[in-house]
Amino acid sequence: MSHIPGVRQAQKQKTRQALLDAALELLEGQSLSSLGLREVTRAVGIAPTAFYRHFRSIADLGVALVEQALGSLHPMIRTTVSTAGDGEERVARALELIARHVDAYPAHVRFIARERHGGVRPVREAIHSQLGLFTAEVGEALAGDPASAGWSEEDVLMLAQLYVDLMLGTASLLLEAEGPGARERVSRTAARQMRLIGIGRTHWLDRPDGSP
Amino acid sequence: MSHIPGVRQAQKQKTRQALLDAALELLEGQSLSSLGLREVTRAVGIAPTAFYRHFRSIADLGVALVEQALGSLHPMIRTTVSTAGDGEERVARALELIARHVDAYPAHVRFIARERHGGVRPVREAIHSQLGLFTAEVGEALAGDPASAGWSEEDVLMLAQLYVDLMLGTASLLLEAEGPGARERVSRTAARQMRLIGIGRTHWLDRPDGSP
DNA sequence: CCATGCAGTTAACAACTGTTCTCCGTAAGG
DNA sequence: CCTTACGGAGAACAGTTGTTAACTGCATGG
Repeated sequence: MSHIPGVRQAQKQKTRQALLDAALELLEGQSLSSLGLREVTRAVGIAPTAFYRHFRSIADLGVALVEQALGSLHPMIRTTVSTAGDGEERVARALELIARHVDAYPAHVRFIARERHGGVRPVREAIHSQLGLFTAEVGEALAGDPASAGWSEEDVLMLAQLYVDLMLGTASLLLEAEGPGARERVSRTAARQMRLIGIGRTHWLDRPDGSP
Repeated sequence: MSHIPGVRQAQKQKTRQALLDAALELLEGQSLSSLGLREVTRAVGIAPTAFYRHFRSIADLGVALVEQALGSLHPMIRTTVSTAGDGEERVARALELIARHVDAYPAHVRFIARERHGGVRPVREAIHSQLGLFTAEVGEALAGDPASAGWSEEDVLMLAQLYVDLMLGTASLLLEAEGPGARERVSRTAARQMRLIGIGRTHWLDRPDGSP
């Protein structure tokens, strides 16, 4: 419990981060449930048993990776939605932010998309939980918009979920997009989808009856 | 090449199906990339080497599973969309069909959701390909609707993709929904999301300019 | 300055993996 | 009826895996 980091603790977190980084890289070609403890330590260059000084298991490491990966997604999503209402330019700017994030942290995006429905329960739950927080945050941002006047909280959240899912799906598609024009094609459709949802949003309260 | 099945070929396809079934069951708690060849044969009760009489590798088996799983999803999605336009009842009926499918083939739904972004490339590609066919099919169904008059083919496909993704996401959420009221909550939000998209659809051409 | 704590090592374990080669029984086809 | 083709069994292979235990060196805190 030393307030000043100390050489010791610094080194520990250094190799801990090395383990996380190595795991993330190894996960490009496989799923977490097939990632081996020895595989990771070998990539880092430490003895297999040293792994236990940092994580109890691979699933444990996975949960840590979730926090790290979604920590980087956090500001992105917030910025995206704070600018994304209806206007053309807003949609375009949001999509550019997503693309930029995919370029900056491709492994993070891949990890989240892959393990969101992956085979390791605690990791799945961690992602679901964090994504729920994001949805709530996006919901707050949407609620602040005048276009959300008269909306129930439940409806705001369902809209937020729609946006979050679309953003994640688009990010994943951008990640796998290869070949000339592929990225542009993905962006075009994503832009239209966002626009269509925005249109549905503006007319949500138009219907004869309220919103049952 | 015997026209009549024959006892031999029948038995072969029987164990082949047993392998597929066993794999699907084992995949409830892990991802395909961690599924072992011996694990599957052990579950079926045959020698490990017999596996090669049916599949070249686990990835190969995975591709076969994709066709089987999406073969069962096929009629569901078609029926769903052919009934899902705008009306309240149509949305409700579509959701009921989805829920029914999740109950009937939970392992199939889990497999597709998990391996869609999973760690085995050929399987990912097979799913993406099949899902693309579905999207096209849904697009055709949508194009037949009078509400799609004046829509470009590209826009119809982007709407179809939106619907397909929403259906898959909802199915996955239903699968993991546990506890009283969880399923109902998932269904409620999914219904509203479908409704909102439907609203966006009806007002898609309302905007001042055409659709760039 | 010295004793303690702890990141990391080494060795060893039983169990498991994918794959090859050889063999067996039997349905299929002439 | 007799040969062939083939689904499956068996044994063996070289590697790999997670986890244990006891050990070492060194920064840390008193």
